[in-house]
Amino acid sequence: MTLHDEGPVGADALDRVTWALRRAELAVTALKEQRLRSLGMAAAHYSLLIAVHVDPGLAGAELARRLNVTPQAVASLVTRLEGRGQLERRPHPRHRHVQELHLTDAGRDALRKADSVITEIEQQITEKLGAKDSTQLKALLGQVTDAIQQVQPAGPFSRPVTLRDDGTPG
Amino acid sequence: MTLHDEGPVGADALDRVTWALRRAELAVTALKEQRLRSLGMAAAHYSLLIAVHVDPGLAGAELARRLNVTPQAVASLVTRLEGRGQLERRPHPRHRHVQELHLTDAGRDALRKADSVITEIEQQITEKLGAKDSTQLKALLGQVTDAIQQVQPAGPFSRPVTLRDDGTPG
DNA sequence: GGTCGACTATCAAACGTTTGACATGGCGCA
DNA sequence: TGCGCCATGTCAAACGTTTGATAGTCGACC
Repeated sequence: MTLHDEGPVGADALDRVTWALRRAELAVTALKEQRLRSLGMAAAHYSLLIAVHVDPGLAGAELARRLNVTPQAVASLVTRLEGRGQLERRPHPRHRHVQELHLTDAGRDALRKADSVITEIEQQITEKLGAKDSTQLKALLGQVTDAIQQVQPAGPFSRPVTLRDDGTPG
Repeated sequence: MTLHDEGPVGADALDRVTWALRRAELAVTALKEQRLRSLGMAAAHYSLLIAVHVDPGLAGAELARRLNVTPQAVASLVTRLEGRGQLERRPHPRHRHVQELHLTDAGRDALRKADSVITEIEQQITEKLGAKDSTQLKALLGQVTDAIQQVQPAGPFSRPVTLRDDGTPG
């Protein structure tokens, strides 16, 4: 936009906020996945369980929007977790075609164990940063999210996108 | 670890650093994908191209490590980008079985356009935060990454993990 | 100089996800 | 009351990725 085109492309690429953001998120996700693995749970399962825990009776489509995945992916996960006896599908009282999602006791138990693992990671980070910096980091990250969603009204683009070989949208 | 087990699980889940981190990264990635889409390029392609641009002659396996994906995924992307004439495979001077990756002129051109889009997003963020906070955000994110890698020596777990239905590692 | 070890690249198969399309059911409006 | 509209959920297919296994090649050590 200004005069950054002068230098070689990507000269400052390694020193960008979005890169630091990506690397941090990648590292955290990888560690979560590793720790959760010993409990026989994937990060996606944890995300789904805790979302249902926070808002019991959630519908699959709504859940998909919150997790930024397609309803199909949610259905897949739900079927799996239901098979494990951790999640339960109940008919919606008003909308017959909709089904509510609820945690079973086994699901709550699994979530409790998984959450302690996640909490432990969270604590390792906050201890390293200190209370003050942790709070500010959260605030700054919130500003980033706001700045993005200000430009992009959280519409149909919040979900992943793929491209065909020729570049046309899939 | 201390006494957080008292309250209901996940009561503070929405106020965690790692959640703020994830949401911010998700938003940024989605926006990048959206903007890059109009150029017929996916974020993964951009990441690969810029990595090759920064370190020309990179081998596929090394590239895979840097991008935190498997060599297979890199090979898939490389084949595609090579088909578009943006990337080039050259024989390695010493190691016959290894192939160097280089950008073509078309690749450099595509990268330049893509990078301007990414830079624009970066600027929108830094403008919103201000120079000072942007710098600190980068520093804090760096601390998070360090804190994680301090526990997890960047070994074979830096790559994504999947789980089978029964919970055993795939 | 020959052999062991490590690394690179590639093939085949399984998995999970997105995409596209369709049937079902509730709700607003004329 | 009847009709169109929107949302939810599910099915079939395509895509991209990881996993597992194999062959080829260089460098080091004996």
